[in-house]
Amino acid sequence: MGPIAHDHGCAAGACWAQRATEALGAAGYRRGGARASLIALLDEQRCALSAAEIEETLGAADGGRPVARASIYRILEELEGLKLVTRVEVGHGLARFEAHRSEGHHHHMVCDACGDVIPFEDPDLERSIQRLAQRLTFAVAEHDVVLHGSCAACSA
Amino acid sequence: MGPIAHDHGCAAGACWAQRATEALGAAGYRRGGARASLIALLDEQRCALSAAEIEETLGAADGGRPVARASIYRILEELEGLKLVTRVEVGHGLARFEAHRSEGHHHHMVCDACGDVIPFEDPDLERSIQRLAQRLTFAVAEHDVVLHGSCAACSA
DNA sequence: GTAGGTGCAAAGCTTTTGCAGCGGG
DNA sequence: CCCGCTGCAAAAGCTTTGCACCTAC
Repeated sequence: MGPIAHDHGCAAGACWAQRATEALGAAGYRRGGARASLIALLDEQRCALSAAEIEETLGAADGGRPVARASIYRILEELEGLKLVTRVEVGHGLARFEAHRSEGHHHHMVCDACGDVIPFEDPDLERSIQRLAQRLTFAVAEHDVVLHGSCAACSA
Repeated sequence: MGPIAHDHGCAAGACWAQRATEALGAAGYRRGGARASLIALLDEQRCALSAAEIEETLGAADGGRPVARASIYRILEELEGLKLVTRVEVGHGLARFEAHRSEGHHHHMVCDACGDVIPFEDPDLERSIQRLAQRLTFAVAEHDVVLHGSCAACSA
């Protein structure tokens, strides 16, 4: 295990962006430019982005188009409701969002020194959580694991 | 495992409140009424409180005294820095705080329907995280596990 | 043409910061 | 008597909401 090398395995129609677009259509949403840009951006990310980063990146016009902050939050909320996007709370009132792909489920390490967010995956940990969930009377829909500490660079 | 029955095992001087007070003294802090009230309140809780809940409860004068919100946050920040208090991010910009006791380390389930927070502990999960931490180049100082879903009452 | 999507601006929320006064040591 | 702790009030930050306009269908 260790940091993920996701590499965006988007082979012909299997990519998350397409699934997301279809799911939105099925749910009765119309297509809109802002939404399409946001989905395209999320699809090409390897890890979670904050709302501010999304706004910034889309404004920089590298394949996207400027999208208002309000729209970003609204679209993310819709996507989260459809389980197409995962919200990651990284602390101090900051949330990050990322595409929820079927493969490559992972969690995050947050460097409290530089603020960097690093993804990792650990099947052993997932098994522990699943075993746990079965024993609970609580119905677990999502689970979030966040490791806080300092990254290799900041520890040096 | 399952929900914790912590029961506040505060036998003669072994309780968290005393450790906290001593640690503060050793760190060069003076004693203040607000801080003492806050520590006393945290000590008798079974699970994490939000800043608003703390302010409310202390204001209700059941053993405490009114403490300003600013003081609550400042004191919690000090305690967190001394690793006497753990901050739990439960989502949507809300943080909760609880006494960090040596025994009874646990995590939280958050009911997204009613907002209730329920503690649980799972040695198996802890082992997974510890094994994981050893394999990483990232220096893990804290870990947070939050299960989202709906509690028994809300699922019914 | 109509229902929904988007942008702009303003409000809401928790949390943080500044400053003056009280209180512990 | 001094330094730090407290409270009050204002500011900061992220997120949400209201409203008017535009667009997909």
